[in-house]
Amino acid sequence: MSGRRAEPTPEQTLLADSALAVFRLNGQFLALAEELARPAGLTAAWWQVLGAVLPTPLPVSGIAREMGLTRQSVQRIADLLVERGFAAYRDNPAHRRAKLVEVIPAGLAAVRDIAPQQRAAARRLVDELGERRAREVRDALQELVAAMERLGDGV
Amino acid sequence: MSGRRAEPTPEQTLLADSALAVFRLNGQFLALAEELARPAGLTAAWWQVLGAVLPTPLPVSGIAREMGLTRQSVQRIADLLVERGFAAYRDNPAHRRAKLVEVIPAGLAAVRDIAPQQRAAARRLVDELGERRAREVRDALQELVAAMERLGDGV
DNA sequence: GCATTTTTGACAGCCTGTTGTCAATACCTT
DNA sequence: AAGGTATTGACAACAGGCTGTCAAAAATGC
Repeated sequence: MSGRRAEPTPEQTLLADSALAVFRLNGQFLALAEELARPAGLTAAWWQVLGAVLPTPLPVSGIAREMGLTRQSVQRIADLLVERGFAAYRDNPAHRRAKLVEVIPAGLAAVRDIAPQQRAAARRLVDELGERRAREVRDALQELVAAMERLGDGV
Repeated sequence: MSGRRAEPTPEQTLLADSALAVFRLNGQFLALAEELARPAGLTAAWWQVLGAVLPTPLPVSGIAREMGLTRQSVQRIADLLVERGFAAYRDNPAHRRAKLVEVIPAGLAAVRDIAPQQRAAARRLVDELGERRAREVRDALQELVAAMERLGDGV
């Protein structure tokens, strides 16, 4: 044996530090989203699902794929959104079972109510980092998502 | 009114894109951690808590602060770790109620069992991004954590 | 030194994600 | 056209985060 204490490799530390940062960021962004969404009567998850079908109606499984979640979680949120009158199921010409989730006026209004505070928060964050750096950080996040995806494919 | 469609500001889009990337990353890292921890009989959360007290025993509330979680969530995991024989509560000379969570041999062994696979995964991710870029991405994550923290303070 | 405030653990309940299973529907290959 | 495969929704169970509340212990301020 080489010693009592296993020395972590630099890569191992880098992965661990990145993972811890991501878990923290998840908590921070979630808290921010929750805070922004609450006044409009939404939760972060509801807002996110509404946002996904804002441009165009999608079936539950399609939303799940787009957001990288399981269809079951999205299904539960979608049912709630419909129940609370923020969205509606619409018949899907291409699939009898997979109805389309569509934002209806109340849902659109809720999302619009959030916008001003969202803009303000965005402004504050960008100011905190600087315009250029903020874009670089976003690019880094997206690059990491892509890299992790390629890793998963290999498995 | 200026138009039927509210145009999002560039900052707003940047924030939204970053948030979506973070939520995705959270899922990806969580899945990876779960996959690495399972063979050792741990979950991602258990592994994370064990990792926090590996260098030095801490009370539950201290672990929570260090990880940016609530003490209640950590408490539940800590109780499970003790129940399953991975950790133990030790009297805290500085506080009668706040016992210290300490890793015991079985917990140390579990963490050590994970290390080889963790090293391999770290190697693959770093190779995917390149050594230099991987460090830059980690730095960006940590910078964003700090920026979000400053934002929260302002509220 | 004592009263007030803060921290901490314990308990309960909720939200959102996961997996697993089943039947119905769509898709694909032959 | 038919049969096997993949996708989808429904339902159930579970994991891990959150908040809220209470009492005990510690820290603080006068």
